Amino acid sequence: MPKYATRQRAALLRFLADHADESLSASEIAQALSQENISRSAVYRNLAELEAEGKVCRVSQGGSREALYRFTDAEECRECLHMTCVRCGRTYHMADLDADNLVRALIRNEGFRVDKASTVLYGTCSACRE
Amino acid sequence: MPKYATRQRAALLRFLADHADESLSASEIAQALSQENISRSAVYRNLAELEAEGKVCRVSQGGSREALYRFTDAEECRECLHMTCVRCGRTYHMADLDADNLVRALIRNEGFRVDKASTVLYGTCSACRE
DNA sequence: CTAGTTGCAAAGAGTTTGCATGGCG
DNA sequence: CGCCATGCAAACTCTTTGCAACTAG
Repeated sequence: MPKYATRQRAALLRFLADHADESLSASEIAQALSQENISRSAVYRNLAELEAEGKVCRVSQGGSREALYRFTDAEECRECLHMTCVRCGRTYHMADLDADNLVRALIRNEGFRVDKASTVLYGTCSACRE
Repeated sequence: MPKYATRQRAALLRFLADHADESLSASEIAQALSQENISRSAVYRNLAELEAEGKVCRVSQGGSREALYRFTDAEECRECLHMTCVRCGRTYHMADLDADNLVRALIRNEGFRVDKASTVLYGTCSACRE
């Protein structure tokens, strides 16, 4: 969708890729990129485009009113379910087997077809429970 | 937590109970209750209190920047997982068996402990798929 | 009476947008 | 060069808050 490759867009993509398993707020991203003289509006506009392209997914954590953005490798993430640790904020990919079992059980027992792309499970990861 | 039983709070609770399986925005609620001469701030303040009491849960649907509120019967909902249909907006309770299977599979295979209270699965319900 | 609640309007946070300038191709 | 993208600041939306008036107990 973007017609020009700009410095701002490249920096944003690099930054997101460097934090691939984290969910970041627009302010966090904007602040980090402001050191490279990138404006808040460029951040918002590029995030919106990346979201439309499916390269970034926007989630809204529980109580906060600001959106969080997470880099999603389009191919890898398209068909898997995500789990986010509420303590460390990291997002993990559910193993295909577990995801398939879940989806199948729900469609069979509850008649509910889970949409993997828009679902995120919250809880605590093993690293944070020791 | 509330010390006084006010007309505003009663009307809000009644309205929420009448729409128990729907997720409503503060504006929708405020607009409905404005016919009974209830102010926006009373709506917000009472919603916040109900949320703290666990009688209402606040979710933030994907793209929108406004919070949605859903009535949750504290006892019934405390220990079950929810599924929300992205077409009709209704929220369903997952059968305990399915929920337990899911939680057990994830803790065993992924080392991830799902928090039922903060997780909502998105997808389409059987009624909306015909 | 006394303190919790309300209503209003103003303040805040987060996000979007109009418009002139700058940079990619 | 032409057009897209940027930067700035102002506009917008949603939510919170200060304060005086009101009302439940």
